[in-house]
Amino acid sequence: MNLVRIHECLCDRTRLRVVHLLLHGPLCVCHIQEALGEPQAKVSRHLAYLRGSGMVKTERRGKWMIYRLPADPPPALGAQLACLQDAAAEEAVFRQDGQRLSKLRTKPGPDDPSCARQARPPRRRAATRS
Amino acid sequence: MNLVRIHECLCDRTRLRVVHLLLHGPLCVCHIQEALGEPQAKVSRHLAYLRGSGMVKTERRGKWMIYRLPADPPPALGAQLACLQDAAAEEAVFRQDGQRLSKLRTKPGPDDPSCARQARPPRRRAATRS
DNA sequence: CAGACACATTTGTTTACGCGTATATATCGT
DNA sequence: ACGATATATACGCGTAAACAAATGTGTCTG
Repeated sequence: MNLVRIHECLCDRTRLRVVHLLLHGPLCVCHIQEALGEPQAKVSRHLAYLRGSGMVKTERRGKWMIYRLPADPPPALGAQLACLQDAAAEEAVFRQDGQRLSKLRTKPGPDDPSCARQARPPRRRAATRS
Repeated sequence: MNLVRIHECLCDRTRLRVVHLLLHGPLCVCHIQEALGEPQAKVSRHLAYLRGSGMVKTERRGKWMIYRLPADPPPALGAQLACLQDAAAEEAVFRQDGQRLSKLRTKPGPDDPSCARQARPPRRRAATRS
């Protein structure tokens, strides 16, 4: 996890938004997805990127995959995250993401929000020719 | 100069090294070039990138072009640069760049180091056929 | 076991990036 | 005006990144 790697993680708008969200605490993919309003595949790809770079850790929790920032990050990363924390407050996108996240957190009852995902379109079987 | 832009500037190894050097103060291109040991065109291209992003300012000083970090950077950038200052101390590349820079600063006498550049190879005129 | 849900990965395509090489531009000294 | 120095830019190329769409995988529920 060197400096270049850190900045590579943060130089994409989607990834930057994801990391910023994770500053609020661990999240499952569907919450991230809804807070960002981005398609599932896109979010998942960027999460994979972040995981591969050691920027985030994962833990399976039943059906859900929980993403979190490393509990005890190396100093360079820690400083960077603190810096992001501050700087993000000044751009509207991040504030909005935070607000959408808050609403998600308050909406469902106990723990299983069932996440209100949209169903997948029916799988088209191979060339159903008449 | 938003957050994404800042990180785009820093997500390349060469640019990161350049910005780190500029934390030591304003520099002409040839000093940057020598401290990094990178080819001229490469350095120049990355400097153009940084200038286009508002990450550095330029000022012509006779034959030389002086690059500097903005005197009064916006808060997000200021914080980022401070963060870089600290983090760079932990990676060997940056320490070495700093050392090479120090040697350059002490070497020449007053102001015009004449920069010890290598001459360009003789320009080959169009098809000198005998 | 089937089906729904949550998430990951593959595929194909497009675009952006970084590089070396070569050349252009600007400034200065003579 | 000429040549040297200092820096910038254009060109062509290879590669990596980002995306949408489709499909795969793991887990839970009935």
